[in-house]
Amino acid sequence: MSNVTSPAGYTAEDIVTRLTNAVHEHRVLPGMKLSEDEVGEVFGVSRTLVRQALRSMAHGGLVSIERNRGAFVAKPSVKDAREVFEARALLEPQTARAAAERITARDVASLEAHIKREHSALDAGEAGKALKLSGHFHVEIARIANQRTIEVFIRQLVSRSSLVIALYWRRRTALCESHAHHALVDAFARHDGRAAEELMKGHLLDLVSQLDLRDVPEKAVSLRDALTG
Amino acid sequence: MSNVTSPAGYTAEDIVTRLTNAVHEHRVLPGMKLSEDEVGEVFGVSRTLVRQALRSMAHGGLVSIERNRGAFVAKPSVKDAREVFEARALLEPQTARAAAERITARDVASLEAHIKREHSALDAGEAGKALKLSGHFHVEIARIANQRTIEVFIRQLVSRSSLVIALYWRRRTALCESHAHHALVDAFARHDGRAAEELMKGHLLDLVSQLDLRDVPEKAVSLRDALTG
DNA sequence: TGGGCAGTGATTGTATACGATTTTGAGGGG
DNA sequence: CCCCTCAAAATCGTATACAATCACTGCCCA
Repeated sequence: MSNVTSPAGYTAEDIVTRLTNAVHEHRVLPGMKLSEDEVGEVFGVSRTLVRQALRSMAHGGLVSIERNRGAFVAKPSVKDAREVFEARALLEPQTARAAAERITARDVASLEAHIKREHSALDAGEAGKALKLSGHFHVEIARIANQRTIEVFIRQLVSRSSLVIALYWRRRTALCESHAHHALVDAFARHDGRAAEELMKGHLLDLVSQLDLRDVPEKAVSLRDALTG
Repeated sequence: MSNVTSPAGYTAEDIVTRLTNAVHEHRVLPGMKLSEDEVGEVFGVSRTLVRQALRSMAHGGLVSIERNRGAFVAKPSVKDAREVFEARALLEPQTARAAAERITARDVASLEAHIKREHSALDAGEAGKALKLSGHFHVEIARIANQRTIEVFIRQLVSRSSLVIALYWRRRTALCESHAHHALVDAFARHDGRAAEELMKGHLLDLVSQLDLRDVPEKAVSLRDALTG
């Protein structure tokens, strides 16, 4: 069962994980082509598994597949970006409240450790990794709320948020959200559901306010995009 | 299955559509095995496309894939069922409100025609088709609200609701929801967002209240399920 | 000189083949 | 009579091969 398979090969899900991490850490950027042959060569597997992985990620909205043209890292439009955060605004505040009511001491410690890792990454200058962890914090809350269905949705939305941030973030400097996350954990520790709900609502509004979602033409990553987009 | 497959062939998405319809209309039931060879033979395509289709449906939660064992129509647990309706309760009321504020006369007419089709199906004794249409009504609202992201989520949730209904519905008699849908359309026509939101909230509670979600052991569709589930 | 057009290379779409895992059923032993 | 073991059959997992489509280059012609 423990598929350590270092020698032999990756499974499709491994590829999804690796690619997803790369996107979350902004090592591969929206619009980038994900050639089946190329990805397959990187991981040492045939195109069969790569195709599975890419289609899987397409369902999560992280890549977009164009028939006979291939897979690309998704490039959410301004409208997509707004929708993502509108959906998060519907799901996450109440989920945070539920989490506050159910959270255990162990979970609180886990979240604190999570924030610590965010800080470490930031201090180490690994902004991408910090961003990834920061997103996963939100997924953890859904897990703690014991809502698997919503957790999957939030995971998707956080994923796409990473793309949105890559495209529309205003400043290149740090995303000093750790303060907001700290405040949330405090509310959780007090089992203060209402506070958690309000904090999450404000946190999401904060995030959106730091985006530049004016209806300007999108940054083209290639000439093709400029002409066909 | 009357599958006189047109000459050329189906695409993977066609297969998804056909299978999904079959599930929504309760012609294939939770737990049923979906053998790759069998499905492929029915549609006249190779296993390649069938696998694509099944994996696609798995992402939507409509089928579950067990490694080396195959694909089965998903069989949501009681907890899954609760989660589905809790997620719907977070998403749909506000979406209904947004729809009420944006809806056009053409959309109103479309929804009314939709309800009419529901009635026709019921009158014709096609309960499955009526159920499918009834679910799609909720998806249409998200479309009218101009929220694609949420629309996809609601589509998934409605899908799974169909499975939940197949497993946990109390009475075998008609799902007389058309009244609730009528009231919603009325609110939409008046652009009364608050009323629409409240009606939707109540409608969802109504639906849940008609389910039997006590923590009884699930009906086993096979011996294996009884022993491994 | 600029645009249309055909040929060529590259990439994806689909089917088939082979290997791995699971399931099933029969036979022998307790 | 039940259970255990083992082999055969069925089913899924992955790789490879071939077909279809697209992108690009170079040529020809207006």
